[in-house]
Amino acid sequence: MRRLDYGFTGYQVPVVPRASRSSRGRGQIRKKCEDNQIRGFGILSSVAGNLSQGSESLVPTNAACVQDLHHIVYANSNRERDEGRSLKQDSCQRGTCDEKFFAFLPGLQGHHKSYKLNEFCHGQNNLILEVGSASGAYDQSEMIFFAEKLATVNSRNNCVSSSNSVIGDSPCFGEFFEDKVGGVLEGKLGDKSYTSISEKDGIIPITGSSEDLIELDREPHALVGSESDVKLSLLDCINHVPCPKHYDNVKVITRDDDENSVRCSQHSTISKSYTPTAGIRERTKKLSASRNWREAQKLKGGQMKPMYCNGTNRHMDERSQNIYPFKKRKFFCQNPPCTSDGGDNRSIAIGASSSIAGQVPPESKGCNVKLSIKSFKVPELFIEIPATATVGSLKRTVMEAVTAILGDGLHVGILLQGKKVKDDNKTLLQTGISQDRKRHSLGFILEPRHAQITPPACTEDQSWLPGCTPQDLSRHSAPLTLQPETQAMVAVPSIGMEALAVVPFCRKSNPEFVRRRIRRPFSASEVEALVQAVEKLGTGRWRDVKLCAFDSEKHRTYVDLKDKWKTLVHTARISPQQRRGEPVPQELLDRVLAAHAYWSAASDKATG
DNA sequence: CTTAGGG
DNA sequence: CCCTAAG
Repeated sequence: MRRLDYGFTGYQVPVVPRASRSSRGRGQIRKKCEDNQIRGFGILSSVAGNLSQGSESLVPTNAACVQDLHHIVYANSNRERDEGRSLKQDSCQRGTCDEKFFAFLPGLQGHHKSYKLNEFCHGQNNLILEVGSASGAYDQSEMIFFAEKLATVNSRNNCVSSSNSVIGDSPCFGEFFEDKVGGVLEGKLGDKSYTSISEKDGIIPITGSSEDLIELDREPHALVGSESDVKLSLLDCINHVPCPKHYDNVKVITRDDDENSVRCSQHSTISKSYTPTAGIRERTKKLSASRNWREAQKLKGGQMKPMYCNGTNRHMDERSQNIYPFKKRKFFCQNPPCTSDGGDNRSIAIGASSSIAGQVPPESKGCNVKLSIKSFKVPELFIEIPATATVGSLKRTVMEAVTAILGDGLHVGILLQGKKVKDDNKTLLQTGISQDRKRHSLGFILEPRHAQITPPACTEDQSWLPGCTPQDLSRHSAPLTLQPETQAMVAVPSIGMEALAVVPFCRKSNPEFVRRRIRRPFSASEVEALVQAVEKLGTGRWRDVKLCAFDSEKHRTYVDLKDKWKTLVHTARISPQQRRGEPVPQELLDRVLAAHAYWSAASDKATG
């Protein structure tokens, strides 16, 4: 003991006995669901498989079916066609690129094959979705889905996301493209490298990642090389419309709430885990909407239940008070109620729609069903953002909202003339998808996978959209629907759509994501308070420390305090030259060491 | 929920 | 800061 005059009455064995843990009870253990990330794809895979099965009953295809992609694509509505072309050719020049879906569904005759999702990725530029067959016997009927999704992206990141592999997360992925499919690709995209590689190696690596979707402003980096050239080739195929210009319209920059901390970009660090969403946790950026939402939580007081729905726990609630950048969540099946700001923020409701074009060429009667999916429809996308927010922040907010939806938990729904096609076992013929006269009414929709999702709690508080009931909200997306036929999709009632209607990071719609709290360095006064409290209470009563010294600082949890103490001890032990960040007064560090030594000794004495 | 520690 | 096993 170096000294005893620490400015308090001396170290003592804790006076206040702690309640036994058993008396405090235990909550349920959170359960993680590792494979959640791919759940969204599972349905799609099954859909693809069913579509393919359906094709088995179809008449052999006409080779012409696959010859002219451009004949297939955009052959639906005028609006879609024109827009599609203009997008393909012009969008990059205006600073956007087409985000594309590809789904190849080779159908077979007389061969029962299992189709597996080959790729599903959404990088900043590409949302690629391919379903291939492991079989080399393709007699007939390729079903080609070509979807394009317009997204504003930064072209510099073309292919950069290639290294992030969805396959790596699940054995369910990583199937083979074989010659037939490759031929299809070649025929459409004219990319030799892709074809040859697909034939030779048979494996199409996953490309893209969620994190890249968010962090758009970084330069391409070495990641690209790690997954071989195949991805690049594939991307080259997909992005055969070059985007040569520099786009920064979706640049995402982070600024911490805390005045003490400003982060502008993070170009260097790459998440060690390349699941598509893991990087989000590490590197995605907090947006103003989320901040406002969080603050609204705080301000609402008793009106809203705490995030974790436990009114008895004040400390866990604190965590929810903070602002979270997106991060990967290991699928806690919690559905914290989302809320919206009742304050003076003006809200902007954005109905994000998409349209799907489908066509059955007459010459392929009963054979191939070729669909061009201009874009998946996202049922609802409502953004809440202060009226004072900048356009840039709006873009970022929308981007993040979209990312939140795309990141996980999606399910592809089929809409035929506005009605959901629920029976996955029906063939396309039986369903009517293959019938020419109905081609205009086929739609695909992305929905949350968790159909059991209950309507968001914040539904009760949608005053931020004056005069709008949730039903009204649904209508808002209709005017933005590109194609008249697809408006029917908007009207399709869906619980999932309800859930998506509150994208302001209502994690219901995307339980994969939580937001990492922003970093808030401890101030000197906080350190002082912490040291003082620990001197008094010891190093094993962090809840008491919290109550004693940080009760009013809702963003400091007892875990935070414990962590801070840990770092303080570490800081005190290393040389001043090694210390980083805001320097802590040596006097405090000395007290830290002294208190730490004292309470460690006390602990040892009690234990041994 | 809290603690305690590793990441 | 996050995550989580233990208590």
